[in-house]
Amino acid sequence: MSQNLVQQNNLDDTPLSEKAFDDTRQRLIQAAVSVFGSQGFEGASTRRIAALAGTNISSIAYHFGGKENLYLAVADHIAQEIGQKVDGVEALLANERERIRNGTLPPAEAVVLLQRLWREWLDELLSNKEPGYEWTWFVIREQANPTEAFDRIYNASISRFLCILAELIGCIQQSPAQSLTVRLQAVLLFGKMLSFEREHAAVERYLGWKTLDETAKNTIRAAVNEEVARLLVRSEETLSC
Amino acid sequence: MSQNLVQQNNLDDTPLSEKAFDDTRQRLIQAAVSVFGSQGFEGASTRRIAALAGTNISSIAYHFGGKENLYLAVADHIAQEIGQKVDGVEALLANERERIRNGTLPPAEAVVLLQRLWREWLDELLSNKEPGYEWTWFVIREQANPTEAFDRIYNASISRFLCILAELIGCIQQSPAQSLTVRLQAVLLFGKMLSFEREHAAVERYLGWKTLDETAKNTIRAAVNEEVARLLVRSEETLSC
DNA sequence: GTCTATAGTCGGATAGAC
DNA sequence: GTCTATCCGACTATAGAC
Repeated sequence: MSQNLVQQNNLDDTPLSEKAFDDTRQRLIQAAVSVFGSQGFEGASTRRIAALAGTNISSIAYHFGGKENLYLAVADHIAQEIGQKVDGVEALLANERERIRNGTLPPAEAVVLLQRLWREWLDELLSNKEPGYEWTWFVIREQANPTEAFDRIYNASISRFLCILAELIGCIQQSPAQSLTVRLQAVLLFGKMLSFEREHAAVERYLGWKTLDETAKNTIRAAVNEEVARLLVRSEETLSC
Repeated sequence: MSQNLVQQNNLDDTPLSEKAFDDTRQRLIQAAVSVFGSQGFEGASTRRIAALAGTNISSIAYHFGGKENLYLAVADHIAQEIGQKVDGVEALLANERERIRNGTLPPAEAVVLLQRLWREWLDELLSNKEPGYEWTWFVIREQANPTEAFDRIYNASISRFLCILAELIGCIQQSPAQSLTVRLQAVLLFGKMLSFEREHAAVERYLGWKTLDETAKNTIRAAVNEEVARLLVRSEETLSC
């Protein structure tokens, strides 16, 4: 579809305010993340998105050229957002970058790094009262039912993240980061990180948590830490067939 | 909504064939599982469902009273299906029922049971070329965005399953099945079991699997077995803050 | 740039023939 | 019980006023 007027710079903090043209644009994307995330592409209506953004339906056509392109613009926006997250992770790991890549980082240290990494991720998810983290829903939907949007997000950011996870797991398990088992575990780990979002409903019903209070959050944090620590266990074969 | 003509017996193998009246009904439900699962409630159109079922749109109104009630009927159908699965699991565990409930089953044995349980679940998911297991998508969607359908499925079957999982994990970790950590792990474990379905897209892209061949399946099976075996590790605290 | 008005499409429900 | 025909509402997109 006509892609000409879609891609543009949207640095988060535009130092030049008063510029109304991509202010509306930002509000539309913001609203679209939320509505597309909760309703899916078909379920979301441009009317709703425009209303939430406090603007008119036709501005969607003006700024993006239609619902479909708005959807893709949202994907690019999310890709950027995850990309910044991954940048943060890389900064966190900067000191050990070489040893991680070589696989010479001792397992115990790698575990601590991975725990810290996940801990930060988790804390952001757990505090998602306000907008900004509804993108997880969008990603989850795309993961289940991939469209071009998934490819954009995946290629731009998730792939990088998975590489880092694989390298860390490789250090922990003393296996090459390229090995199939390690990479599979990286994908599954990423899936788990997203799952906390998706599984709220089940968790609430089964554990009787209306909302996540501090006790609940600490229980989850502890479970996550254990999960990571367990990666240290590398049983050669665990037969059961 | 008018619920009068919805609930009815639909034992899977109706010994009396030739009865066309709930044959159409079955085909409609079958088709609806597939279309609702892949498209979501809003995305699914009754026209499509009817076409896939090889019948007419208006038969949906006739048999179920509308799209919404068809959706709920699908939920009940899925609840029954999972319920049968759980029956199977309980049969599998029948011999050790008492020891599991008491928590006196030795961890190593509990691990083997849980591995076998998951293995069977997994093999069904991994062989889902044909219809019948598209219900996982339906459940995943409902888990992410719960409606009344989720409550029906949850109350009728998932809750039972989670109890069993919690009891087994309790045995493995020598903790009471009612403890918060154990129950949380049970929920997360169930989430992982469903996730294999959802994460196909990501797995395919990252691991370069177009489709799951035998190598891929064995890698996944091994990863799952390890995952279960790791539950044995019960580190008191794995500090990282 | 943002709005109103409207065209054109599609989906769910229903009436009525058979 | 199943089909055809039709109504009505909701949606996307677009033209044009300002």
